[in-house]
Amino acid sequence: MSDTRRLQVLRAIVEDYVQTREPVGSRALVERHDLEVSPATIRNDMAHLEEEGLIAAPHTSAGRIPTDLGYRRFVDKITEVRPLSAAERRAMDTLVESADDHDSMLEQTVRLLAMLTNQVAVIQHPQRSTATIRHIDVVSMSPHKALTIVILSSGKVEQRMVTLADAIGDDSLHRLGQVLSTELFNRRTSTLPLPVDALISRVEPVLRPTMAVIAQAVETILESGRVDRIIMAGTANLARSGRDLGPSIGPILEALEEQVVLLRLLTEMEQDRRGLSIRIGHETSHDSLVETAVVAAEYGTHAGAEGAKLGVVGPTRMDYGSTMSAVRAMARYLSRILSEG
Amino acid sequence: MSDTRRLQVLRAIVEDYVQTREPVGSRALVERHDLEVSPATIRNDMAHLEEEGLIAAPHTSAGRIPTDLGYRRFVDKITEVRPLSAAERRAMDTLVESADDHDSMLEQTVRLLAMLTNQVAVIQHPQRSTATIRHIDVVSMSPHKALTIVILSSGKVEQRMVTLADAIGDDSLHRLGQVLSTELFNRRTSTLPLPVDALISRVEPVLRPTMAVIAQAVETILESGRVDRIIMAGTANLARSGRDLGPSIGPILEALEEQVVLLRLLTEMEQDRRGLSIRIGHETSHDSLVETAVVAAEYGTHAGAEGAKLGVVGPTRMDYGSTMSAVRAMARYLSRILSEG
DNA sequence: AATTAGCACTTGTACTCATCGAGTGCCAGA
DNA sequence: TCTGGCACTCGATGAGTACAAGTGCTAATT
Repeated sequence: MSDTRRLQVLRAIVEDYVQTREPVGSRALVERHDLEVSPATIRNDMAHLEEEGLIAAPHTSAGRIPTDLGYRRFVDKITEVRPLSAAERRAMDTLVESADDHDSMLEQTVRLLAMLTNQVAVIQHPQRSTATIRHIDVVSMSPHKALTIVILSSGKVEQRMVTLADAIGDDSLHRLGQVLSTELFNRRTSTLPLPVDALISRVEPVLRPTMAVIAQAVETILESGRVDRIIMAGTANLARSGRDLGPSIGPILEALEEQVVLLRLLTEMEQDRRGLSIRIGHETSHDSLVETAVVAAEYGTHAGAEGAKLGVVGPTRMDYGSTMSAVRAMARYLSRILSEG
Repeated sequence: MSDTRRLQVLRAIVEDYVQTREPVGSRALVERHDLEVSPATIRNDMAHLEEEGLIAAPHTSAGRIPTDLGYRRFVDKITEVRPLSAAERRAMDTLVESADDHDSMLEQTVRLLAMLTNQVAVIQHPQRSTATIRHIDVVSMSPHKALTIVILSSGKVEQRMVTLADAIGDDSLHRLGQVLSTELFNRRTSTLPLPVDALISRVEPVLRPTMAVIAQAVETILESGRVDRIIMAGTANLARSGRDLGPSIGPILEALEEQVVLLRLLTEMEQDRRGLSIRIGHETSHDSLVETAVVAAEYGTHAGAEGAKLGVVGPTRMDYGSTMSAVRAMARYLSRILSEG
C-alpha cells in the first residue's frame, strides 16, 4: 500500500481540478497522469483519501474535488514554490522606475501583484511603530488655517489641517514647526502621549494656545498611525474567477472592503518555514471567505521584527504554486527596495 | 390624445421596472397606478412610446422595459430631485468630524456616497491647475537620500524621494527648501517649466548639483499633478446589483479600475441646469458600461471654474431620483467644507 | 497483500414535448 | 378617443426519458 502514490493521486486531483474546474474521476486520472495502475486501484486510493477528509465527491456519481484539508496538505507537502518566469522578473524590475513616493510605491506593488497572479492583491501599510520623527512643519494656509505636516523616517508624510483661534503669521507658525522638529526629532512614533506642556513652554506666551492646538494635531497624527490600512488592487479579477466562487462574490467584495476583517486575518497569520502564510477556505475563519484562500508574506522586516504583509486573495481553487512564488518574490523584492532607500 | 398621460405612462413604467426589475404590462400598470383608463388604452400609449424608442419589449409576449432613451426622458422631463432624508443629512454631518487631511476627506466622502446610494461611488481628485505653491521642504532621510515635499494651497501635500550624489547635511538641505519656498511661493502649479537655472544660481556653488536634483524633483511633482486620479468605493455594491447587469460585472469592474476611461468620461460630461451630469447606457460611449449609468456633479468650484467631479456608477435600472439628490447634495456639501477651509 | 476486471447502481445533465399564462395587437363598437 | 373582446405569440415550467460518468463492491489474479 504505497503511501506515496496516494499523495501522488491527491496531487493529480488538485492539479486537474484546478485546471479544469471539474470533479475528476479515476479514469481521467490514469489517462492524464502516468500512474501505472488501473482506475480501480485509484478508486481504492481515492476512497482512502476521502476517509481522511482530503477529497470529497459533490455527488455520488461525480468525480472528486479537493477539500480545504486536501488543498492544505497539497500546499504543505506537495507543491514546490516555483521560480519566477523571466517575464515576471522583468515586470518587477520596471517597478522601481516608477517608484516615486512611499505610498505610490506600495500602490504599484499591489497592482503588479494583482496582474501577475490574476487575483485580488492586498498590501498592508507598514507598521509605523518603529519609525521615528524626522521633521515637522507648520504651514499657514489661510488666516485661520494651518497645515501640520509630520515626516517620518520611513519616508511617509502625514498631514493634518488645524483651525487656529488667532490669526498667526507665517513666520510664527514656521517657528513652531522648528521647535517641534527639534524637540521631537528622532522620537519614536509609538511613544505617546507627547510632552505637550513642555513643548508649549518652549514658545513665547502669545503663541502658546496655537502651539497647544498644533501639538494636539501632531499627537493625533501619530495616534492615527497605529491603525493599519490596506491597499487593494485587481478586484476585477474576482469577477473573472466568479464561477469558482459561486454567485457569492458580493459578500467577498464586502469582506474585502471591510478592511478590518482582512487586517486581522493578515496579522494573525503566521509564516511557515518557507516565509509564507496561507489560509485556505474555512481556515480564514470568516464566513464570506470560505470559498477563498489567502496567500501572504511579510515584507520590509529583517528577521523577527513585526512586519506588514502583502498577499493575494483568490478562490481556494487556485494555482498555489505560482501564486506562492509570486507573493514571496514580491515580498522580497519590495523589502529590498525599501531597505535600499 | 393626451400627451401628458403618455409621460405618465412612461414614468409608471420606469418606476415599476426599477422597483420590480420585471417587464411591466398594461394590466399591472393600471392596477398599481391610478390611471383612470383601461389596459387597452395603455396599450395604445405603449405602442406610441415604443415607436418613439422610449420603451421596448424583450419578447413579443412580455411587458415593456424602458430603453436608454426612455430613462433619459424620464430623467430630463419627469423625475424630481428628491430632497435628502434626515438620516442622510445626519450621515453627512458626521463626515466633517473625521475630516483629517485633504485626502482622507475625499476618501470619506466617496465612501459615504457609496453607502447612501448603495452603488459604486467615485470622486476625482481636484484639478490642481489653480492651486499655488505654499511651501517646500527638503528633509534628509539618510546620507544620500532626501525627501522633497511640496505643499499646495489646496491643502494637498506631495512628496518625492531623491537620491543625492554628495552627502549633504540636514541644515544645507533645509536651506535649499527655504530658497525654493521663497522663490516659488504663490507660483501656480500649472506654470512649467521651473526657472531651474535661476534657482540654482541662488545657492553657493557647492550645493548647486544638489539643488539641480531637487528642483528637478519639484518639477516632476508639479508635472505629475496634471494627471488626475480617481478614488472609488463601494465596488461590492456592484455585485449586489449583479442581476441587473447580467453576468457582465467583470468587464465593468475592469473599466472602473481602468481609471482613464472613467476620468475621460467624467471630464467630458457637462452639467445640466440642475447641476448634474448624467450619462445613461450607450451614452457613456464605452462598451462595458452599456448597462450602467453615471450620475455626477462638480464640486469645489464657484460657478464656472473647471472643477473635479464626484458621482456614482450603477445599473441603468437605478433609482434616479434619490441617486441624483444624493450626488448633488454630496457635491454641495463637500464644496462647502472645502471652501470653509 | 495489492491489484485488476467486471458489473450493478446512482445520479446529474441534456433533450423533448406539452401545457400554461402573461401579454400583445387589432378590430369593432360605444 | 376609449374600451371590450379575441386570436395569437412566446417564454417559462414541469414531466418524462435517455445518457454518460463515475462509484463501490466482489471475485479473480498476481
